Amino acid sequence: MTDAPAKAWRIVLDRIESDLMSGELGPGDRLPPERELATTLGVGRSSVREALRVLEVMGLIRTGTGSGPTAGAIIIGTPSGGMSALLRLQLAAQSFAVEDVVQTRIALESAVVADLAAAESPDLVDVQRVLGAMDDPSLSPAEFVAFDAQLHLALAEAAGNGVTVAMMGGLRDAIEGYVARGIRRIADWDDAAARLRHEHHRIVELIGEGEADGARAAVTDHIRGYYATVTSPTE
Amino acid sequence: MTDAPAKAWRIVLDRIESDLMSGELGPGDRLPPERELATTLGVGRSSVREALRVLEVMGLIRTGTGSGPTAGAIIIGTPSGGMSALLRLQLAAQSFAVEDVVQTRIALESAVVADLAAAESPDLVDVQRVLGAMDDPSLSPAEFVAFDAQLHLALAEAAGNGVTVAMMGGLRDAIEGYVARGIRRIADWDDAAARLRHEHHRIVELIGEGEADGARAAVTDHIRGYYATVTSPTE
DNA sequence: CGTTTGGCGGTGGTCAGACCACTGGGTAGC
DNA sequence: GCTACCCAGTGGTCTGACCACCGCCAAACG
Repeated sequence: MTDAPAKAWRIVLDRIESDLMSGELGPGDRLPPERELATTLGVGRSSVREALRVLEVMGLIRTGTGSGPTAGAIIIGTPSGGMSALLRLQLAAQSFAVEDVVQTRIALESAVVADLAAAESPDLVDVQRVLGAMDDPSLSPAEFVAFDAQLHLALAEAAGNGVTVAMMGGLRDAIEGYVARGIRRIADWDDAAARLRHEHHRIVELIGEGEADGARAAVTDHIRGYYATVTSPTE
Repeated sequence: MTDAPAKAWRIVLDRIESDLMSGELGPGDRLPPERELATTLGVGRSSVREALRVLEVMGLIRTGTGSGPTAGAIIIGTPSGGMSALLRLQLAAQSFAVEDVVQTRIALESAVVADLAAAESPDLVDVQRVLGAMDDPSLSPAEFVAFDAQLHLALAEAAGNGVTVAMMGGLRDAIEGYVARGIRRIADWDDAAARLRHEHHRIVELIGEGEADGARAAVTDHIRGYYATVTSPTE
């Protein structure tokens, strides 16, 4: 009763996880070929593949055909993809509400900017670069939105927290569909873009001044207003 | 170049995701049998299984053998499991640092208690229940830690944000190993437990008083102190 | 007539084998 | 020395088979 028969694919998954934790496997390392893993662990190749598929979707490995250094399953560390897929699917399965996603994004991002404002000398080079690029008035809505995503991600990266970066990226990707749909319904795009630009500059300004609480409030209003704009048909 | 050959398992995954988003599939529904999905989508059964495996690990479906209502692949919504697995694996692959996980937990949880404090009349029944249960001085360290997890999760649930609940649960699960290892090294457990109890009561008290900023600060100190305790050999 | 029991069909779980597509490197030919 | 070709290794996929499990129903039994 207590001892589950241990699904074959879980054996593989557990083995790889423990190898990762013990340091046997690390970033950049190559996993053994599927056929070898199968015989080593005493399972079929299909079971190995099911486990590898999970790792691939979660962003832990990258698989490549052929031979040479780029072939095989290689340990990588791209959590954003997996996080995005997970959140997107759960959103699709109605486990998550869009409102909750937005609210969580606010929680994370307000913490990010508060941390940045409290930091001695945050590295805002990338942030400034994207901020400048967004001032180009000839940007199409789609381009603007893409830069917007870059800007918010750059802020998270400046804070130096990989977990937050992955989560924020995933949250944003998950509701990308909603945003894209809403953008097309905005009557006066130039006006909306101008306001967003102004808010971005203001947030970065507050970070530079060390106004943690002010930056937190500004980001909260910014994100809330952003989604209010793209989800309401009437600008 | 632009048109990837579309891996067979991705066809299945995409199809299920779009069916979820279109409402064709919803929570509680049963997926078609693997063999049927395979013929319908024109792929092999192995490819279908790889896609289903991903969904299962991500907490989207539950598979059962046999016949009847409990058999087959059924859409469920248990994001915690998938979130936990994702974070745990990424942590094992050294994509994430423990410090970042803790910091993100602080960001989310401080937002949770701030929201609760700002709420008109938060439903803290579960929180109070767990809080009371933790006052039992005969609890073993393991039991205490388990209740602690329940308490923090109850706070997140009281805030009513499913995304935050899942993320907090996942973050905590991901570093459960570290905590369990650290607990055993605490010299004066009773003293540490007493302090944690006091901090818990204080946080809930601040929420009741509507002291959002105070609760935020208290939670931050609490979590930071918690991990400082379990990660340092000398109490 | 009620109860028990046995088989049957459908489902996931797993494996073995085969074949294809792709890649890199080595080798034969120029 | 250079080029073109072939080969071995790898993932990607399909097929077919078998097993374990479970609910349902009919046949056998009391």
